[in-house]
Amino acid sequence: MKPKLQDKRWSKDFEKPLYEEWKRKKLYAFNRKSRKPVFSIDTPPPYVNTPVHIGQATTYILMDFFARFKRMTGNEVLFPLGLDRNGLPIEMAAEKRFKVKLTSLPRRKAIALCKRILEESSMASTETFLRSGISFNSWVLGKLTGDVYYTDSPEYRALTQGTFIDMWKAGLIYEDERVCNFCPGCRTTIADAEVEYRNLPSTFNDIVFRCKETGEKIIIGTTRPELVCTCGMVIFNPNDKRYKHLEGKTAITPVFEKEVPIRSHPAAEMEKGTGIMMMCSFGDLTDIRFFREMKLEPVIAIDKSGKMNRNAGILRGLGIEKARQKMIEELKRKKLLVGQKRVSHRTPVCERSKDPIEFISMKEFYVRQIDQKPKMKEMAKKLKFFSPRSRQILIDWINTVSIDWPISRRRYYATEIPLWYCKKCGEPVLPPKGRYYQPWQEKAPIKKCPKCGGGEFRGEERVFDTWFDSSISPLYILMYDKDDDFFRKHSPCTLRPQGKEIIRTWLYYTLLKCYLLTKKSIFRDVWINYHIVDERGHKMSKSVGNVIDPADVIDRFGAEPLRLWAAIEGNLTRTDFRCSFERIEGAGKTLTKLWNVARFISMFQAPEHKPKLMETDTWILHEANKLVEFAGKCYENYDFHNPAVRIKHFLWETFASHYIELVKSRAYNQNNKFSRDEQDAAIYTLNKVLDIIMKLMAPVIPFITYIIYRKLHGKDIHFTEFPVPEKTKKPGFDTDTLLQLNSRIWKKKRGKGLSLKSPIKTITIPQKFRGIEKDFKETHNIQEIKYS
RNA sequence: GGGCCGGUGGUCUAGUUGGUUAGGAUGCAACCCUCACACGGUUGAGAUCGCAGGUUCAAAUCCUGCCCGGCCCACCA
Repeated sequence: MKPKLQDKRWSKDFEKPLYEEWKRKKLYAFNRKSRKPVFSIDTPPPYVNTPVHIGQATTYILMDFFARFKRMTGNEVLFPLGLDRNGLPIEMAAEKRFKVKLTSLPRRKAIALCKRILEESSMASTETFLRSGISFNSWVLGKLTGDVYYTDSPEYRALTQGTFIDMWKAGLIYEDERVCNFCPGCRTTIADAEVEYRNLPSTFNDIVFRCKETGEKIIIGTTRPELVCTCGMVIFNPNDKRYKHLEGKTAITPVFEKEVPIRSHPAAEMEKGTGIMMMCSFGDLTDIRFFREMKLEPVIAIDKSGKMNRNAGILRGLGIEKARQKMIEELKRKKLLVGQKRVSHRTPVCERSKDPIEFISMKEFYVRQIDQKPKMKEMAKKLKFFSPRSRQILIDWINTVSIDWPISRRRYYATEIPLWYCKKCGEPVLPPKGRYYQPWQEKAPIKKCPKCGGGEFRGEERVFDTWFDSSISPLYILMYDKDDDFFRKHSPCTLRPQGKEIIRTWLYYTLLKCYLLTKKSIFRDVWINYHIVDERGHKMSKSVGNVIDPADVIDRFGAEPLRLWAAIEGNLTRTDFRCSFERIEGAGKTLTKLWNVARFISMFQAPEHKPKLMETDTWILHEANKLVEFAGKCYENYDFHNPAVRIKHFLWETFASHYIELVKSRAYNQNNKFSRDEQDAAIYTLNKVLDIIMKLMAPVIPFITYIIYRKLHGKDIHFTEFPVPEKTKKPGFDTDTLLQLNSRIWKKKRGKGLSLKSPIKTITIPQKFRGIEKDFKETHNIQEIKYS
């Protein structure tokens, strides 16, 4: 008897022809004409120019489980691949690669360099997804539903601009001059969501102020001496007896000799520094609040280029660092610096460039988000979160939102703000929706200003925050503003899968913006993943050098062990998990097991009709059916972990070790001890259970299940129906007792050094096993069975 | 400082509506090439379930405090 599966084991080399075939035949393309319900997945577009990392690959693999499962349960799955090509990361890469500051180049030149970076960025990440067996709708850039899309394509940018135009008209956007987070490195305003904190070394300087009334010295500690020129007040804690007598008096700042009031205020802590502090505009966010609270007039000393301006007197024209040095020298010269101490200072930095941010007053566009906080919270509560506890991260963030969303940026490689201004009266002019505009190099869409009749216009030069682009991904994939019928029918998007670290950005902004535009929640489900960390539990990062490239893992072990590992290792919606090659490799053993079980079964010719089953057969079918029920329920809730663990266990410990052993002789039937029907019943059941296992596992391990199923049935398993629970007869015995009974007999024979085939004269077993007597007798070579 | 999460054999992990000899995987040791599979099988060693209290007939599981790790937020002259 020759098995239909000839190879002795599964090999990772079997994968390549398969994914190439799937890609070539466009098997998973989205069919717009399908009558099936649409299950849409708004996948996170990774940056094209950064290699995929193992955590990212793992999350796409998990999304692929969902997509494949949904396809097998009668859904038309919208699962497009998007690639993010906008914004600072691209510009940073260009600056690094060409060793230039883009801000010092003409705009066209800067954009050209970014384009070159994008051209050079290989399709390495896409290749990794392909090799991982991800069933994206398409692998080619296109305009059809489900095609690969770029966030910098004219279509995508046109939609971004279209949403701006709509929001502008709805009065949701306004321009205002106020203090913003400003990154001197990127030379642009950034949102609170783009700020992160770093511990940076800094120097704490004790400098001398003087009291005008008493002439006494006041020693004040500061890390920002260059801001003395903006000092608006000197404060100490109301309970601080040391300074009580200064209340209401006047301090004279060093070097600048400006008079400022001295007050008590709880913001000053007695234990910190000298207990008395200068309040400047603006060293950090508390300063901003303080100036507002005290109704002080801020002094702006840093300009848009990150340099000190004329308010800084002798420091004028210097960058922050240089200005600080110069100020310290000046203080030293005047003997007004009485102490210095190195400290580590938690500093707000730009999440992209890592430059310390400054607070500078600038005119920017804002999206009204403060008004929406109650609505956002309500939406957050209604969304289905997987796991539910991730909801809190979003709610916490909504609670901390304290200013409107600044959306304009002073950069180049991003979507342009579609506006022109009348040169005569300044009236802003909005173009009609429908195409992509570049106002800085394009003529205004109208000839005459509607307000003053002027004929000359200036194009807006600023661009959008990249989150203003990214926050429309579900609108884009659902053909918003392109095919209203499709959008209406298939919105909300079924699933947003994403990392926990971008809840405050991607998820929040998407919900906000889509709500502002459609007045509805754009998602039904939100699936939040934690992280894959390195073997020691540390976050992977380029600078630490512990990043694992999934391509290497696939080279070594293939995609299937990686995929199975991703399912078995843990529940990524609840906890981080560690990446270990050893364990990924270990997952491969289950593939071998499955392969060999299938290889064994493939030796027999499956019967054409369902034969009458014996009790051993109904028992295993009953067990398999429990698995079907469990898996189906869990998969619906995006839980592949628990079923995968259970299916794997069932495969090894129940099906292979016990059922197969029990019916082996019946399937071979070499001595014709069984009837043809009985033999067929075994073969039928072996095939049936194998099919169930394979279909349950097909979303997880698509390659091996595809090959086996095709060899056995000549069909593509991924286009078969996912098993549904069937009515099965409950066997007269329970599984554990049977397993124990078999094991005890095998153990006893081994203990006596006997072969497992050695005969047993008589044995007494419980009555309930009467139904499987024939198989049981053959398996253990028993001459006589007695029942108790 | 506030919040959230986690701390279970060497390693990773399940179990946390209180009652199991605390399950599995991996690793380790020993034996076995039994005709689907040595990427297999069998057996075995290995856990005071972070620490200290408390509630209870009974605690990995509930309560309190503490320690350690991670993440988020706020703040630091």
